[in-house]
Formats: sequence, structure tokens, C-alpha cells
Amino acid sequence: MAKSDRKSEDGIKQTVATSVDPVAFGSVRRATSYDVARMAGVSQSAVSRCFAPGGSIAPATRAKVMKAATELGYRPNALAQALITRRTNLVAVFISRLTNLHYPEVLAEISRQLTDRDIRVLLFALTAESEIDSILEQVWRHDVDGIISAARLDNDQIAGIRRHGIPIVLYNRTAGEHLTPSVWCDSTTGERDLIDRLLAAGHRRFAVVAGPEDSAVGEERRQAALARLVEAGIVDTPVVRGDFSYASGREAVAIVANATPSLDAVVCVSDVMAIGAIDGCRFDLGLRVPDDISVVGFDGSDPAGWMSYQVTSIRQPVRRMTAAAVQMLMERIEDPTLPAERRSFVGAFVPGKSARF
Amino acid sequence: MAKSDRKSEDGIKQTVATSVDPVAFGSVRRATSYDVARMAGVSQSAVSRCFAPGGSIAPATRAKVMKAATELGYRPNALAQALITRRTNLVAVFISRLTNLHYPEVLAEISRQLTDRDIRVLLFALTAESEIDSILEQVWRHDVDGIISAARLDNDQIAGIRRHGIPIVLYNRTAGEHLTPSVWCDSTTGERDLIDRLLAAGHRRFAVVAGPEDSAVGEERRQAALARLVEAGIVDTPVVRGDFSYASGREAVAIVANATPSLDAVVCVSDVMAIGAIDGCRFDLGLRVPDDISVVGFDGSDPAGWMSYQVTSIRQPVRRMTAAAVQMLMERIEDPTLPAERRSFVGAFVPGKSARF
DNA sequence: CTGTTAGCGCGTTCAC
DNA sequence: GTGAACGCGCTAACAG
Repeated sequence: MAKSDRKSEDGIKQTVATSVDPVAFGSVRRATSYDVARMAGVSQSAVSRCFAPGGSIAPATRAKVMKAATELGYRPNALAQALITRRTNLVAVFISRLTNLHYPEVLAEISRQLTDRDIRVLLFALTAESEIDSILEQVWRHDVDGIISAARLDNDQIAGIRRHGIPIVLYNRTAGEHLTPSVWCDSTTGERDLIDRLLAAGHRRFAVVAGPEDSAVGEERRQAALARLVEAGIVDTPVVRGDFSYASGREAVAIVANATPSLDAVVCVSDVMAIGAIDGCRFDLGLRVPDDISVVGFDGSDPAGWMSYQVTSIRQPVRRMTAAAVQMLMERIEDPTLPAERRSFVGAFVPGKSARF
Repeated sequence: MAKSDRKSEDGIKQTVATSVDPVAFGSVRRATSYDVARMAGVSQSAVSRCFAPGGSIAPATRAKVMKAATELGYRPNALAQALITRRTNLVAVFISRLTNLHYPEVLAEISRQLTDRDIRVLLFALTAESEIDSILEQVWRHDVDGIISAARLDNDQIAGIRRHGIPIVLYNRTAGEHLTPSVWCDSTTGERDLIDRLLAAGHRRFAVVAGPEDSAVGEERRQAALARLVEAGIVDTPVVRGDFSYASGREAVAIVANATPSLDAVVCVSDVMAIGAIDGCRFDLGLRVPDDISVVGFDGSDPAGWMSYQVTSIRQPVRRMTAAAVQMLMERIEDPTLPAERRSFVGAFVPGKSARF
């Protein structure tokens, strides 16, 4: 096969095939159930029944059909199937910030679990929450069987989904005033656990690195932490908001440390921000972690376990949570009248080494 | 709304709604083009033309139709549309190891670019490469318009895809003997760049932390590095294979350091393994990086830039690469006779601080 | 158990 | 410019 090598203007090397193999191109129409029927000498509906779960069909004809089917490489067309059964075996998954290190694990698990149940994933990776409305348009048009959302939905959006009768499960999100099926990692228990340990170890001057105001998990964790501190008689704890990024964690700790003399402990609402905070302490402030200052996180993401950080944290039981989400969704696809249900999981304490105990 | 709180055996708290709002359930059939036609007092085909790109329709009737359409909340059904136009506006994306920190960025970008073109993503996150065959079954059945694969495909699989006439673009993968459209970050240039700099700085005793044998990128990088070293008269460079994980990088460096006296420089074929190697050097071997030993990586993933690591590396131009992949795919969806083409991009050197220069 | 028939919702000729 | 009629590929009643 003839090739030509050249360099284009912007330094991109290209290799272009100048001849095309005409045989390999599939203008071959896919085999339909009619083709199979003709070849097997039966009716089209007999073919259909062969591929249906409980289709009543005689072993003899079944054999004939299957033979023709494999010979023609026949597979039932999912589109036509879905059009009539009103089941697409498609689930839409909304993920708000894929680059945030905790979500790839969540997505991978959800995908695996759904694939095991022979369901396909229609992925919507949001860059801005504002995209949701246009995404929902697509979702209606595609007749997905259900939705798993790790992105925030407002009341109108939830209402729209209900109106369309599409089952949904929220993942670590709340949904305004509607009672909506959801799985949730209980931040309250986790934050209290962390702070109790910090208090017991003698920490007295705290700061909280929170998330953006519109983050439900972030807010719950912030409030839980502050509430526990107030209970312990510690008030006026400074709060700095980040955006769940490394950089924001690093900046936050610099800001708060300068404004807070004798800062003891930094409570971050996510591991990545905790990692940023640790680096901020070490490289920007010249502090030793945990000797001079303690930093704790939340999530249990992979990098939090790396030797250079070993973040003291709460690990979300991702596997159990995603399994619950998928199961709840499937149940509601089977029976849409099922009531809303909220399953909340408690995370596990990860000792790490970023906090002094 | 009545609720009941209880604790289940395994410590999972549940909140269950015991009554259901019967009004909210959408047994309401979606509006079809016929419904709109009836309400607007026109024919169904008129409605169809209203929503078609270049449909010839009188402004007056168009107005009537649109009014009825919005009133009924009508949206063309994507399934029926696809069944007849043979265009699903669906692209399958294969990703082999979502948890590997470089891919979330790739996936997010691909998703964004496709969404911008009004195309939906059917995600297949592989846990084992062996799953591909069963995944392809699903792909046939769903009539996707195209495939972007960041997972390895063998000759038979590529042949099958060709036979089905489905355009495909490979992302950082090769495809056996077939010439297949692909985008690629040129490892050779990158590795040579890194090694030239290491040599210039006086490094002499190298080790390579490679990927698994079946990883095309991993192998290309390993070979490129070794080739450059041989050119420079450095032979018998030890190679240890990892699996692109942090742990494997850490273990690899421990193994190779023990077996190689006066080890100078560790060349890792991925950033995450480089991070593992750095931690291995620091925490397992008690070496200072980069004073005692240099470590370089490849990819330019986010965590590689974190202060505690600052990995010297080559950053893949993810944005341009994904844009190229999407563009190539779209071109081939429009015109399937387009010849195969390979676009290779060169990465940018990231100085970092994990190597002594 | 089998074949015939009637749609699922829509795009697309083709006469008018 | 418009509507009637057909068909995409399939499942689901129904009669035999």
C-alpha cells in the first residue's frame, strides 16, 4: 500500500494512505430478521421468538433459525427493538467534574455494574452545571431507561424528570425539595469522627477548607465539621472556599494560615484539596505536616494514599455505594411506583499520616 | 409525607417514604409528530419537515406547528429518527483503564467535543481487554455512527469493525497489521528529548520502568528510550515492567535499584509510575530526588505537577489530540471512503524538578 | 407451536 | 408547499 510522509506546518507528522481497499468497505446491509427467516424457511416472527427470552419455539425450528442466524451474522437491531418494547437498555450517567480524581473510580464502577446487567451507559460529562438543561433535552429524545446523576439538579429539572416518568438515582447529591431516590456517603459521621480525633489529640485552632456553595457534599461536610467544633466550644472557625482542585486547597491554606495565628488543624472537605493544603503548608508556609499542623481530607481517593501525602481521611465505600445506586435504579425501572428511598453509607477512617494523633 | 427511620444490619441508615405522590408519575405518553399534526391541523409530514434541517415549509404553517409542538412539549424521537435515517448520533468510546489518571482528562475532552457537535457518547469502560468482544456485540446492535478507542484492538476485531462499515479512530493505540485511522502522541521524540537532557547532565547509569507487554504506548516509549541509550553507547539498561499503577512504579524502582549499583536515572513510561518511583526512592531507598537520582515520566497528568513531585516529563497535547480524533472520526462518518490517516503529535517538555539537569 | 397482521414514531418519495 | 402512503426492523396480539 502506497504511503507518503510529509510534515505539515504545525509540526504534525502525517502518514496518509493513498489507496483504499475497496473490498473491505461495508456497504453490506446488515442482515435482518427477514433475511434469517427466508434462509431458514420460516416466518419472521419465528426468528423474533428465537431471540426473545421466553419465546415458545420448537427445538427443531429453533435450530434451523440459529443456523441461518449465525451464518448471516444476524443480531437483533437494538433500535427497532427499543422502539417497540420501550426499553432501550440505556442509562444516562451525569458526572459533573470528571477530572476530580474521585469520579473516575465512581464512573468505572457504575459502568462495570451496569454492563454486568447488560445495560449501556450514555455518558454526560459536564463542564458547567448550566449544561444540564440541554443535556436533559437529549435524554428525553433518547428514551433512556433511567438516570444516575452525580451532578446537581434543581427542582425544575427533577420535576421534569418525574414528569417524563424516568427513574433516577442521585449519587452524593441532594435534589432541592423533592424526595428523590439517592445514595449518599454520610458526611456528618465522618467529619465528627475526624474532628473528635483531632480534639482528643489536643488540636484547638481549626480552619475549614470548604467547597463551592452549590456543592451539596461540600456544604454538608463543612456544616458537620463546624457543628462538631461548636459543640466542643470552639467557635469562629475560619472557613475558606475552594473548588475541589489541588490549587484551591493550596491557596486556601495560605490565606487562612496568615490570618489565623497558631493554626492547629486544617479540615478539608476533599482529599485533593487536602493534598493541596499539605503542599501549601510544606512549600509555601514552611510548616511540617503533621508535626506543626494537621491536615485531614475526605473521600479516600487513590492519590491520598501516596507516600508523600498519606492523607488522614474518610474513605467512601465506592463499591457498595455504586452497587446500591445501580440496584435502586434497576428496581425502579422494573417498578416505577416504588417509593423514593435514601441510602446513606458511612465512610471508613483512614489513619494516614497527615494528622497528629 | 410520612417517613420512617431505621437501621439495617450492616450499619446502613435508610429513610423510606411510605406514601407515593400518584399525580407525579408519568404514565403520560410522549407527544408524537401525529399529535402535533392533529393539534396544528396539518399532516404529520409537515411536522417532520418543520424539524428537518432544510425542509421546505411555509412560514405560516411552520408557526402553527411550532406552537402546537411547544404546547405539547414535542421532541422528535431519536430512536425512530435513527431507525429511518440510519444515523444514531451516537459514538462509542472505549477506555481501557479509567482509573489511570490520564484517561479521565481524555474522556472529558472527547465527551465535550462530541457534545459540541450534538453527538452522544456511549461509554465502554473496560476492566479487562478480553471484554472487547462482548462489547463489540453491543456496538453492532446499537448502530453507533463511529468508535473512538483508547483500548487495544486485535486484527480480528478491527476486521470486524471494517466489515460492519463503522468508522473508527484509535487513540494512542496501534491496530495490528491493519492501517487504521489514529491519533498518537509520538513517544520517540519525547523519550529522546528526555534522555538527551539526562545524558547532557551527566547521567550514565539508567533504568527503565516499562508498562505491560501488551501496551502499545508503553512499548514504544520503552523502545525509544532504550534505542537512544544504545546510540549513546549505553547498553544493558535494566528494564522492569509495571502496570501503570503507583504501586508498580514504587516496587519497580526498589527492584532495579538493588540490582543496579550507582543507578543514576530512572525513566518511567508514565507519570503515575514516575510518582511511585519517586516515592520509592525517597521512602524505600532513602535517596534524594533529584540530588541522588533522577526520575522522569511521561503524559503530563495533573498530579505530576503537584509540589511534592514536580515530575520531569513530557506532556501530551490532550486537547489537540482529542480534537483531532473527533474531527477525523466525523470526517469519516460523513465520508466513509476517506483513506486511513495517522496523526502523530509531539509532546511538550515539562522541566519539573525530579531530574537533575 | 406457527404464521399473519398491526403497529412503534418518524423521514421520504410522489402526486397534487 | 402540502398530504397520502410506504417502510426502517422489530415485537406483540391473534387466529390457526
